[in-house]
Amino acid sequence: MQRMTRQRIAVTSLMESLDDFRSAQQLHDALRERGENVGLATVYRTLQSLADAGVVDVLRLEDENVFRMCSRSGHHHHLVCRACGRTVELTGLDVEKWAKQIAREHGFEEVDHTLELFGLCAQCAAAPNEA
Amino acid sequence: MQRMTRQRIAVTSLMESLDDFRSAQQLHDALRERGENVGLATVYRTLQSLADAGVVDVLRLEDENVFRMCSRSGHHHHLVCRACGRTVELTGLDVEKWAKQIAREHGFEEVDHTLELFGLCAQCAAAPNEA
DNA sequence: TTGTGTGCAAACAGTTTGCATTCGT
DNA sequence: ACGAATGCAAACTGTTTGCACACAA
Repeated sequence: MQRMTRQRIAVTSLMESLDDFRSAQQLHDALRERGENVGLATVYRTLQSLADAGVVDVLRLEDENVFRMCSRSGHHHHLVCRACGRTVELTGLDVEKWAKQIAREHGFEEVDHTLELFGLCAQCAAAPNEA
Repeated sequence: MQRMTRQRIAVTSLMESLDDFRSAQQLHDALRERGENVGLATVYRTLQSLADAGVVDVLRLEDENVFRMCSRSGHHHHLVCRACGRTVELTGLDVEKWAKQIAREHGFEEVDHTLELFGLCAQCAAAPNEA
């Protein structure tokens, strides 16, 4: 129940060649440059299904969502460079336990949380105006 | 440079009477019910300026932003009930220090972060289908 | 008076969706 | 052949903005 269409392959393959977060529109443009014509709506639909399947990670930015192939299975967090987008997947953080603890103290259950770190990576901090 | 107009007073006063997060549109409706006619655009503009001033807190939800008067000055986090919106302001979390530490380990600087906890408050967990 | 604040409606951006068509299986 | 996937364009949603007018200072 998941057909391997030209478009789906193109999107997946593109994502695998990238290692930082990109918006649906950026991916759409990148595909066009590669000569692969895929409708924007299809890019959205594909990303959606990949995200649902847990194959890609979604980062909700201020005004748009960005996506990235993720290797880690399960819950994890990110450290993202706000200049170049370089991303580090953080693991082994005991945020879950800690969050559950705090929540319980306030009588809350079924705790969930969002946590993302943003900053300037060494490279961008050193050369503010380069790629 | 910050005029006290009827509208600004209405919005501020309304916010002060509430203790959980509301969207701009909800606030707009509430004002109308109170008989206070304030344009939606004005509500947005007012919330914007209050947020800039650090008087209200903004919580970026999936699809919309919600606002709330905040007493705490400075950076803090929230524990929000996803059923009723009840909110607890968390303080004394050493997230900042911790985040900076993690980031530094990866060569990142000027670290910033987002962290919010969501769950079901005692009341909502007990009575799933009430107010 | 003066220019910030307001209201309205139009503009916007990102995302979603309806529907006829294409194409994997 | 059958129904899921696509493309296009139109619809949607929350939010922003241009502009003429109102009003706090």
